[in-house]
Amino acid sequence: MTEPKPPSRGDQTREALLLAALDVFGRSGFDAASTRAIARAAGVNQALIGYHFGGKQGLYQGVFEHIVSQMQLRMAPVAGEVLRCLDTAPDNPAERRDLAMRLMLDIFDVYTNMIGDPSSAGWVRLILREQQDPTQAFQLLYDNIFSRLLALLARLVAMASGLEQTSETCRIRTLMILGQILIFFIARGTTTRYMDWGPPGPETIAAIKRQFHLVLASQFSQGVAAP
Amino acid sequence: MTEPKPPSRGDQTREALLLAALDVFGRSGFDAASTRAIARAAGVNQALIGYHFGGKQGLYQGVFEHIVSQMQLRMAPVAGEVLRCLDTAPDNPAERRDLAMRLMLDIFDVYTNMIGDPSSAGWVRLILREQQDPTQAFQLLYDNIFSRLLALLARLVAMASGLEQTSETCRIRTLMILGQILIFFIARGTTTRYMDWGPPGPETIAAIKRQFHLVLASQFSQGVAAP
DNA sequence: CCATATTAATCATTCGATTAATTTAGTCAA
DNA sequence: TTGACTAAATTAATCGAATGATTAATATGG
Repeated sequence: MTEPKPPSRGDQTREALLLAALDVFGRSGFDAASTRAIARAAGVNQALIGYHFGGKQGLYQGVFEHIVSQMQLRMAPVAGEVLRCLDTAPDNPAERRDLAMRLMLDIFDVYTNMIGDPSSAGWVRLILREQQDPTQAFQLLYDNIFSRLLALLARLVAMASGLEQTSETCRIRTLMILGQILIFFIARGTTTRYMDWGPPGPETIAAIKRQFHLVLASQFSQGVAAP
Repeated sequence: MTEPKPPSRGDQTREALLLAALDVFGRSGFDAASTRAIARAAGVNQALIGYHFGGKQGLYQGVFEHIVSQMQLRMAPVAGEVLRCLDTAPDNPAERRDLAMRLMLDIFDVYTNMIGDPSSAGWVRLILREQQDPTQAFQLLYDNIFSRLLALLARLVAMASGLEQTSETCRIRTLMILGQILIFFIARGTTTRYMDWGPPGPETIAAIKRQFHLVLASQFSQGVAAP
């Protein structure tokens, strides 16, 4: 068991700072966010950032450790299911394809639920920022989240297509499949204007999922060999 | 004719500032970039930013006007070709599909050449930043670049699939097709690590294009109706 | 009682903007 | 061609505001 200690005074301020920092950093980025604004949002004295995290950079790093652990919690169930299914996969190519597609849609659900949750809006923006200028925090994200997600997806793509999962072709296909979905969240500014959508809600996500399913079906219904 | 005047002293500093700002803003974002660093990179006095552009914000806006005009120059030829082909499109569904795919690949070429050009690395990062926190500059980008590109692509998707080009289905499909490509540039941090690639070069882009072609072929080889 | 935690105040920097003085380049009269 | 006049452009210096970090004093709670 993990210790069910009541959180100490220090733990409370640490958590308050992390949550506030998540929001403020996500809203304005690392440079534009001021430690004073974060402390105010957390209802805490500004000097405590230095005391608990060593400084602005340390707080930023702490935020990503928090994000990573939260995402891992959410990913764990579906990741376990995928691995279990991969072990006991059927032999019939058609069945394998259908199973892989179902699991991809399961992963889709987990991630879109995660991204769509308004309380995690801060996450998304922070992660996207890191994509463009990888700092030290990016390594944490990649090693614990992205690389695992991609490995999982690549195995499913391999299962659905018959490709070798480590081949360049398979990896490119995997990224493309991910890109089809992520663009709706990454290029949110463009997609919301173009689709005339509000912020991503259940009905827009359902519409995306429907098309995603169809695209997967047509993509794997035939081989992936060169013409 | 446009005036072939030799650029005045002011024009030269304006241009030097724009180029330097493109680089510095792209490298560090609006807030982290200092006007002093930009002026130094341009080999120019810092006060001239205020004199020529009214301030940091004005310079930022100026950079995007510069980007938009450059991108429009590059897009013009292929956009013209697409529109011409759309007018004189064949009736045979198979021929229409092949033509649409060829034009999509042409657009792919123009954009990847643009993005891949090292001299335009600044563009890309700036545009991606705007996606996440749309400022006033985003409106300029969307109206002149993105909305036109999407409209063009949507017409091609409609032509290849038989969908109505203004339908939600067609627009989602269009964004998905775009996402398959853009992820390699947007999530560059992740893709380079995952693919074990260096910065996007001709051979990596060729590999992406090959898969893109195959995906398009399998996606449009059959209908897009619900199962 | 004492380690942990918090507070208010202050530090040195850096930022964007502005000012006043100076230089440059183009125009026109002689 | 020359030389004065002027508007445009550039420069160095400085302004006030805001930043992250740090300190010394104080408070809290086991």
